[in-house]
Amino acid sequence: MTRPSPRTDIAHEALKQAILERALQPGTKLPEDEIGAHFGMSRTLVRAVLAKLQSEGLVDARPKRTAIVAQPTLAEARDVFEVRRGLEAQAVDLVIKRWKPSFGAELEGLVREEDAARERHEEHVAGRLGGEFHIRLAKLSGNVLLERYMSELVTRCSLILAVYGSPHSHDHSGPNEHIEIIAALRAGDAARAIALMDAHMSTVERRAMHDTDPAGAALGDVLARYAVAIAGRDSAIPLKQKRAK
Amino acid sequence: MTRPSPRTDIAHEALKQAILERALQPGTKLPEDEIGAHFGMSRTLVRAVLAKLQSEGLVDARPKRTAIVAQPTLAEARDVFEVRRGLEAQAVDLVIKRWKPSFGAELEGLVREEDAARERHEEHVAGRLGGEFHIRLAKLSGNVLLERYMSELVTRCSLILAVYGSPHSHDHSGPNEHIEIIAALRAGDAARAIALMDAHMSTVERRAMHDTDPAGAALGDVLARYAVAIAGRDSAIPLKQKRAK
DNA sequence: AATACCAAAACTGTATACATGATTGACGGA
DNA sequence: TCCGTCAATCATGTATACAGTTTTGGTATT
Repeated sequence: MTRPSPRTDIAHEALKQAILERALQPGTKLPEDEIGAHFGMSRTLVRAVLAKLQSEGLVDARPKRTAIVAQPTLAEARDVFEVRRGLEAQAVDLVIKRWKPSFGAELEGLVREEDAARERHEEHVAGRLGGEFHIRLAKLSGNVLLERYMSELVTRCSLILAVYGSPHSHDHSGPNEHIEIIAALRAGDAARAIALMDAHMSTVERRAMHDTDPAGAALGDVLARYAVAIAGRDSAIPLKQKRAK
Repeated sequence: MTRPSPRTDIAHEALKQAILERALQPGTKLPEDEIGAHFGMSRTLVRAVLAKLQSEGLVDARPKRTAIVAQPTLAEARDVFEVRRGLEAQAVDLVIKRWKPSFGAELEGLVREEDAARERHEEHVAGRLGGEFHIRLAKLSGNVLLERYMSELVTRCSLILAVYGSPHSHDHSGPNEHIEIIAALRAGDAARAIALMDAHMSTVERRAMHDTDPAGAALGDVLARYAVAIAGRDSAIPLKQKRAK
């Protein structure tokens, strides 16, 4: 259609990173003009970028309104994690079926990179690599569509974690769990690998929704988003400059 | 972002239908001008429609080339069915967990509609309703994301069926299987429901890829697409008129 | 001090223009 | 007869213009 224009990709990637690293807080306005000016492209292209980000769940764009950084609700968060668990299990299953020795090394490489990044205190990088592990796993399943879906799910989980997670608890303690999963994969123990993966997802999910009362979801939803909105009210307004009074 | 303009939705739906009913054969060119002229809208909007169709896997759009109706490869078909099986199982599981008596009636209503359509020999309608059954099931799971993914998967399966399936074998014999699945859901028998669903998917999948030799996929892929291209070469060129010599 | 109203400003929706890259078909050479 | 070359045509990539809607901030009113 249009995608592989380098500028477009750059803008997309930049916005995605900025959102996931919480440099752009949920609710922040994303006016087409301003983004276009910043990346040196016209609104036409910005629109395409925003549309893609919207389809990935990182941006909310209602008609005739300025697009904003997505504010995932708890209900959405629950859905995302639920589907992700299912697809992770399927990925594990397929990877074991199509296992090759090189897979183990590949995954271990990622875990090592993540550890290294964490030691360098590059939390954002480590977080990204933590997600990358799961995307790579899906890729090794040999199913391109599964990889695409997993990629989208991991991204959305990252945003959820950024929004609802406790501030500095970025994914961490993950590495050990990843290592165990690799061991189970290598042993061809599908049941164990899936169980481990499920436990791992629980860890991540619990970290994400640390204060969720499953019963009062409806109200909880509102309050949680409200809290987010307040918190971001007059700190860091990176794109949309507040003009002088 | 842009979507809910009625014209845009109409064009999207029209093209989707036309593709799924094979009125637009795989490989048919879809020039922005012509589509725009037909629906009375500018290329700008057509572009958005084509981008969406591309993301749904119904259209192939490589840069600087005229978009064409997608020609799914056997590899893609395999991926789609594989993921779909996984998500169908998850949907069944969740629906049983959240079962309400009204669900049964709702699903049975769809099956009846499908039967009725088939008796009226409205095969396309019946086929659509057959797919609708699965989308509705996903919706009943209460997971919006799962519903979205299922919807996309059902659509893509329809195209695959249209491309690789034997001409007049539209989904049919499905109804009985759907009825059995409903019975298992109602009984709360997850294992049986999933087994039935899996068998059902096998039926559909077998009907779709009736002549697939799993070993020679690479070559088979090419030849199958070649056959498709030949078949559609000079019949029905609905959008792109062949100009007089 | 809070509220309702109104005009200016901020943005989006959509069409269109211009530049550039693909495709096609005719023509000429081997 | 078969290729290869080249220009005309077709169609996309991107920017921009203009119209219409939402948002905002100030002022008058209660």
